[in-house]
Amino acid sequence: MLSRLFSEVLPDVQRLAADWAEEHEHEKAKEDDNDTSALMENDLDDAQEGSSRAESELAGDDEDEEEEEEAEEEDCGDENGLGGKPKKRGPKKRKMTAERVERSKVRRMKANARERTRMHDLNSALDNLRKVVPCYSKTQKLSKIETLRLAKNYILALGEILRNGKRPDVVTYVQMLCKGLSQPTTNLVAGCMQLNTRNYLTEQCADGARFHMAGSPFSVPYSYRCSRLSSPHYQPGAGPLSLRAQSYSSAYEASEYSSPDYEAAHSPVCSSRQHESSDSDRNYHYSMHYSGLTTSRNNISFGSSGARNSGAHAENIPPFHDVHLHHDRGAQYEDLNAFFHN
DNA sequence: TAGGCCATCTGGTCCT
DNA sequence: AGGACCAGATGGCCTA
Repeated sequence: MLSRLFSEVLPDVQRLAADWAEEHEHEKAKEDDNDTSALMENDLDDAQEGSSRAESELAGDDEDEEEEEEAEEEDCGDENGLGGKPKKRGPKKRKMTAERVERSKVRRMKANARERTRMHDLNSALDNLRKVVPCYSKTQKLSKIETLRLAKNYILALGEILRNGKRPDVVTYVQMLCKGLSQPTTNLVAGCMQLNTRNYLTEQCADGARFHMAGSPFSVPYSYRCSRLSSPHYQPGAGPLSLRAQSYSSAYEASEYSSPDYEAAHSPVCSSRQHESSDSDRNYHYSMHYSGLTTSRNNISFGSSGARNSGAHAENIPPFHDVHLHHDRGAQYEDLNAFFHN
């Protein structure tokens, strides 16, 4: 089981790493071109704008330094330093000549450009991290801090699975993923997981409810449990983890599993500045299509191999620009779902 | 309008 | 001296 998980996931990870390296090189080359020209121009503009201020400050430094040097000389004269300020250590500051001022400005501009590049690299790395944690969306990105938190939880969850050698229940898994996340992100992650597990459960229930947890299908302490499958009194929007369920309607109702007891509703906790809800809507739509194409009554293929082998989904996915990447991502973290189900 | 998030600038520190 | 890294400050944008 574990070896299968590794054999399926590792090629994807390696491919991602290779893609990233290639992309990174490309970005790097581009940035070298752009940053050093456009950004330096930008810096020059800024520098010209702030030059008067800087020069005045530096001029002020000049005077200060002369005073400091005089003071230091006085300190030297007062070796015992009784009552005087402690003598400054380290190299003495040199006077800021016009040439030194100019050099300092150039150095500062170059440092700014480097800092920008560094932050861009950091952001690129964060983008790549977003792609390998659950619930990736190209259009509605997780914030930096949420990405890091989710990545940490994801790693811990995977480690826990590997250590125990057995699948946790879905609720535990979602709880591990969502630990410390903001409410909107929690909803997003829970929503993604719910869909994946929902598909599985739906299949299982259709097959005669082979998979059951105590009570409702999930025994979910939150309200994100599968209402279609369990409670006819489900009220979307109620509870701390209520999901934006509207998205289920169009893509889902067309399916054979649509249920009349489901009323689309917006949960207030799911709306965020990042439009995560609307984005998750897309994810939901997409996930449904994806799952519908890669599952069958008797053969559920959640894993990446299944997705690759299915071959059909690529032509049938909805026209969202971020869908393809989500496909890739879905294939990856659905490997984990495959782990749940094998 | 407040708060969250982000990009950028900047000065300090450490290292080579 | 210069580069990498870091953290604080600042202003812009967006959303509730």
